[in-house]
Amino acid sequence: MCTYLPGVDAHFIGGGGTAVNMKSQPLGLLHHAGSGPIASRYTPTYRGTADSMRRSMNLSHAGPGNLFGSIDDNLLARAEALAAADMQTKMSPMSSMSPMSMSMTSGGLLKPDSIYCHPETSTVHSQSLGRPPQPAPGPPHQMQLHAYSAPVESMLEQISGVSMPALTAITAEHSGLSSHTPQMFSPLYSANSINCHAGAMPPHHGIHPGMQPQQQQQQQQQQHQYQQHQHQHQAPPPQQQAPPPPQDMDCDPRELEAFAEHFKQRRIKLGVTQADVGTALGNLKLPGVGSLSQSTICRFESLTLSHNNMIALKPVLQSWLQEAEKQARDNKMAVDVFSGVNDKKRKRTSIAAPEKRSLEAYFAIQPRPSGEKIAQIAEKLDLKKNVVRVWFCNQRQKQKRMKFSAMAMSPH
DNA sequence: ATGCATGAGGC
DNA sequence: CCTCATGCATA
Repeated sequence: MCTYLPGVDAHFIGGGGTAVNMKSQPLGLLHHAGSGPIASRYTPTYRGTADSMRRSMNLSHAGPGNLFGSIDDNLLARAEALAAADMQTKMSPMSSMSPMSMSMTSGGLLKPDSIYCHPETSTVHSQSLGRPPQPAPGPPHQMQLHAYSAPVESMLEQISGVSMPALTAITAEHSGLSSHTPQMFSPLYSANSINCHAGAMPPHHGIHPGMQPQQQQQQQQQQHQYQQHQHQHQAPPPQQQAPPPPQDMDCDPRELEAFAEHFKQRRIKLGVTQADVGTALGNLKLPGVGSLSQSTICRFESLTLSHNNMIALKPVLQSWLQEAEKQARDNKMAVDVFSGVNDKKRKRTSIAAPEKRSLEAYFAIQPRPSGEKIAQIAEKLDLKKNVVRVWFCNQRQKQKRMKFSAMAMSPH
C-alpha cells in the first residue's frame, strides 16, 4: 500500500536506505501511530499559546519541563527506534494511552485518524471547541441526534425517485431562499463562533471563494427542524446590526452532527452527489458563497472539518438543501452551469509507510517541532523538509478535528 | 474518503 | 513558520 509516486516525487519519498519496501500496513485502512509509551514520559516544550495548552493534554502528565530541546537527539533516536520496532509489531498503540483506546482503534471503529484521539480528548476542556460560556448544561441537551427527519421526510419520500441532475444547477432566482436574511450575516467566526469557543479561534479569512457571510440565520431552532421553518422569522428589522438574535447553539457539536447526518441523508435521497452539491453551491448565488469541492462536502458530512468550519458551512448547506428540496417538490429545474475542466495536474507525494511511522513517532513526542527539528527529521527520513513540515501541519489539523468529532460522539 | 498541498491571514 | 479552510489527486 505504501506507494510512492514515480518520477518527480520518487527522489524524496523513500529514497535512501530507509526501508522503503516495508509496507506492512494498508495505509488507507488502518495504521497505528508508531509511538510507544515512552513518549508519554516526556513533556514537550510549548510556546505560550493557547494552543499549546490544549496540546499539552495530549502528551501526558508530569515530567521534567522542556526536554525536547535538551534531549532532543535522544528523543529522535527513540522515535526512530520506536518506529523501527513498530514496523515489525505494528502493534504499538498510542503514547500514553490506555489499552482501551487501542482496542478502539484497532477495532476499526474509528477512522485511522483516530489514533491520535486520546480518551481524554473527549473531555477537552481548554478553550478549544466546545461549550460556550455556560458550562455544559447538565442534561445533554435533551436532544436526540436525529431530530432532523421531521416533516419533509415523508414529503420527499415521494419525490425521491425523481432524478435531479439539475439540482446542481439550482439558481437563486428560482428559489425563495428565504432562509437567510443577507444582512444578518456576520463575518465568519464572529459572534457565533466566538461564543462557542471562548475566543480560541482567530477571526481570519472567510470560507473560501470569497465567502464571508456567515449566515447564522437559524435562530435557536429549539426543535431542530431545519426545513421550511427557516422562513418564518419575518426578519425582525434588525435593529442596529447589534448581534440580534443570539444565534445560539449551533455550536453544539451534537447539533452539528445531527445536521450533518440529516444533510447527508437528504442529499442521498435527492440523488445528488457530494461533488454536485459543491458545484451547485456556486450556482446558488448566495452572497459570498462560492462553490466547494467534493472533499469539503464529504468532510462536512463526516464531521471532519474544524468546528468553526462546520459552523460556517452549515447555513450554506442548509440553504442548498432547502432549495434542492423545493425544486424537487416543484419538479423544477434550472440551467446547469457545470464548470468543467481543469487541466492542471498536481502531483501528490506519497509518504511511504515506514517514514510515516517515524513521523508519527516524532509527532507523539513533539507535535510542533522547530524548523530545525523538522530539518533533522526530514534528513533522517530522507524526505523534503517542506514535506515534513506540511505533514506536521496536517497532523495537527487532524488532531484538532478529531477532538471535535470526539465531542460530537461522546458528549458525556 | 483521505493524504498531501496551497494560500491567506497572522504573529 | 503557524493555523485554517480548502482542494486536487488518489486509494
